[in-house]
Amino acid sequence: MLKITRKVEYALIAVRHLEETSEKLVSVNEISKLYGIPRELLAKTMQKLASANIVKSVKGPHGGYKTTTKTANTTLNDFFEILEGPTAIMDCYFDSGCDHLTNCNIRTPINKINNSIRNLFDNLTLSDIS
Amino acid sequence: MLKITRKVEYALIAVRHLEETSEKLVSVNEISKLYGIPRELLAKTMQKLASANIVKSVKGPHGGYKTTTKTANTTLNDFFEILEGPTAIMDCYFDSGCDHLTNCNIRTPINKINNSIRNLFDNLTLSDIS
DNA sequence: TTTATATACGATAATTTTAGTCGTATTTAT
DNA sequence: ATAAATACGACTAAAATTATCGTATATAAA
Repeated sequence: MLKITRKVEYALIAVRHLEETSEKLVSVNEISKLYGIPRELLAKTMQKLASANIVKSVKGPHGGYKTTTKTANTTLNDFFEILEGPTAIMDCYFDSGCDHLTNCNIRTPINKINNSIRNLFDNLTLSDIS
Repeated sequence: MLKITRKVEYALIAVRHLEETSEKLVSVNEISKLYGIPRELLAKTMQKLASANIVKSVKGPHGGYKTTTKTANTTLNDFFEILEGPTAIMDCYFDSGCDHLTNCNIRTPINKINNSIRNLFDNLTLSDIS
């Protein structure tokens, strides 16, 4: 529990690689071979980061991805939410209502935990954890 | 991602219920009916909490569970770890080694995130989130 | 202007993890 | 004795995650 997904793991690996080779375009193929990551999965992940301007994409031969001015000061919360949706330890507040019979007695605790975690990730940037 | 499991959800519900009916013994049957929780699953969960003295168990007819002096000031980190093992956003530091080809470039970031989360949960008790 | 390389994106299959069930043993109040 | 409750391990079912596949689009270079 409280695990990140492979998508996020792969995204972190890729972004850190791009930061190390700053400016230079690096293709998904290159990164996937270097770290042993499934290419198609990494590709989709990078596409999401690109459409949020966390990285810049360039098509065609010798294309690939590189960092943007936004990359380093992206918060972990934004990074995670771009890839996986809202940061919350339970889905109940985003999907349907509570499915417990009578009233839910953990609304307050769950909300407090969610807020604490969001607050933590809102105040940590990618460069903070490097 | 970053979700808690049902076991933890059910445990939170049960503990909060016990806190509301302090001192009185409440059976798993009662709680499972009240909140629509699978009995056997809740039972196992309570057994773990009991063996860690987060709650007290009493066998036999009219038996059940009740809070202990420890209950309210149990940290979220202890609560989670009793039920689900070490708090970490990836398994790699507890199980086998890194399975990426060359060197893992996210050790530092992952460690920093893990430490931040553990620090957060070490400083929040069950009563803090009530 | 054709070809090769790369991103973009949706659908589907495989795998893994989580959730839930079942059976049996043990304790204990009545 | 019996019935009600916890204790615990093995197994099954369901859900979520992970990975793959197919096709489209853009573009550099021969």
